[in-house]
Amino acid sequence: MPQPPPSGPPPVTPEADTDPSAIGRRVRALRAARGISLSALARQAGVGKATLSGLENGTRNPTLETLYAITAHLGVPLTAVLSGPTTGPTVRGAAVSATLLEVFEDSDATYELYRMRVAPGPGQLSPAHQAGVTEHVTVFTGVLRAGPADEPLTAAAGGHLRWTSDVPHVYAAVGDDEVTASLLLRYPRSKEGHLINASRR
Amino acid sequence: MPQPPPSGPPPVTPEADTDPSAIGRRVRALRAARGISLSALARQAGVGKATLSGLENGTRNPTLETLYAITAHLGVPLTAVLSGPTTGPTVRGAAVSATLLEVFEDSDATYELYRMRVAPGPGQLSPAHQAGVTEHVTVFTGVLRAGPADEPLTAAAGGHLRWTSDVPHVYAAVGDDEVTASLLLRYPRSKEGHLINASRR
DNA sequence: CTCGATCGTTCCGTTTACGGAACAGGAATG
DNA sequence: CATTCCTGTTCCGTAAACGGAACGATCGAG
Repeated sequence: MPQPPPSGPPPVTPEADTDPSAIGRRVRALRAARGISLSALARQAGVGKATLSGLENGTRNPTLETLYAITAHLGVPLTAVLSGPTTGPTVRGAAVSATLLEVFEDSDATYELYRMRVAPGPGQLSPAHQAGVTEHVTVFTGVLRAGPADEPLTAAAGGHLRWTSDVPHVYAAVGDDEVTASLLLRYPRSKEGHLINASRR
Repeated sequence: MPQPPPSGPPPVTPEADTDPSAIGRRVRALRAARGISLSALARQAGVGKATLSGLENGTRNPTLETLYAITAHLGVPLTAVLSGPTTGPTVRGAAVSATLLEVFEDSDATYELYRMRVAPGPGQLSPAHQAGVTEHVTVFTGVLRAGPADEPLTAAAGGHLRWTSDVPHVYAAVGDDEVTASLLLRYPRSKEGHLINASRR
């Protein structure tokens, strides 16, 4: 399974460049593609020409606000100038590879939605997560056996599995076909609610 | 400070936020999900505690470098803390908005994975799809009533619904909270072949 | 209770990203 | 030719993001 989150060494996304010069090149390319001058874009986006020039040349480490003002005016999402379009770390294990599609948080929990593939073969064992974490899997293709190591569940295409993953758990493809599925990890909000310190100050 | 986008008024993405407080909340949620303290994350990511504290509280406008150092150590892409990696097409109805995250094809069916939001209120009725289409919903937050119009099902956070949507079906949030969920549509490869039989393949 | 460790916030000096202005080069106009 | 407008870069004072240190609060151990 993905060992993305929990405590880790550098789980690391090798790619994901925030390399300023790469970002600068993309911004410049986008601007050139639209035939807008640096001066014009700076003026319209409400940033200084010096800022935009430095950004495009990679000699600055822009602020989110600045970068957003520019990309918004280019009509592209911020992600368009951050590493490739294929942003999103893919974590791999012996049998499982998972790509983080989206992170979602609300008042009760944080959710991470992955696209998961399980290769046929011996399967993979993942260590326990912290208490209260639950996993939800919807199988698209193939047959998946997954769940607590001592009591795995099985689902075929269209099926759905759910378990509490605070114990070691397994993923394995049943049969010779690769399994594709969506994986939703739910991390309950840390119970120690000293967030209540909302006392104004 | 730059005003976001005077141009292309984004009709959608009501919260195309680089809103610093929203980013701060997401970072804090991700950190909490991993059970790491602010001090520890700051130390590991090589940023000052003051920086991380201010970032999480929305009182700072971080540079890319800072934000990347933090998200990298959380094991998530930068996009995870920005409003959305989801630049995909969004479909809207009276109560439901859904963003297409990914499309999968295999020999038996085509799958479309959506992130769905259902606003509180009267709900929404959708017409029947073609024969054999099934819908799978995993609820993240709120309580959802959905399914065939004459026989809807109900699920709360963490719950899962599945039905065959070749009849008119409904979506409605139960209670006053917006529902967020993932929606998987499965379109079986047309057996009735009113298009397919044109040429075998 | 006292002590020590760690939590998250706030204070503060340093660094740097910011926008405005000044600058050199190029293209179009008279 | 000079003039004018534009381009993109560089200079510079100001605002603010940065990391380190100090702070009060909280928790666990003795």
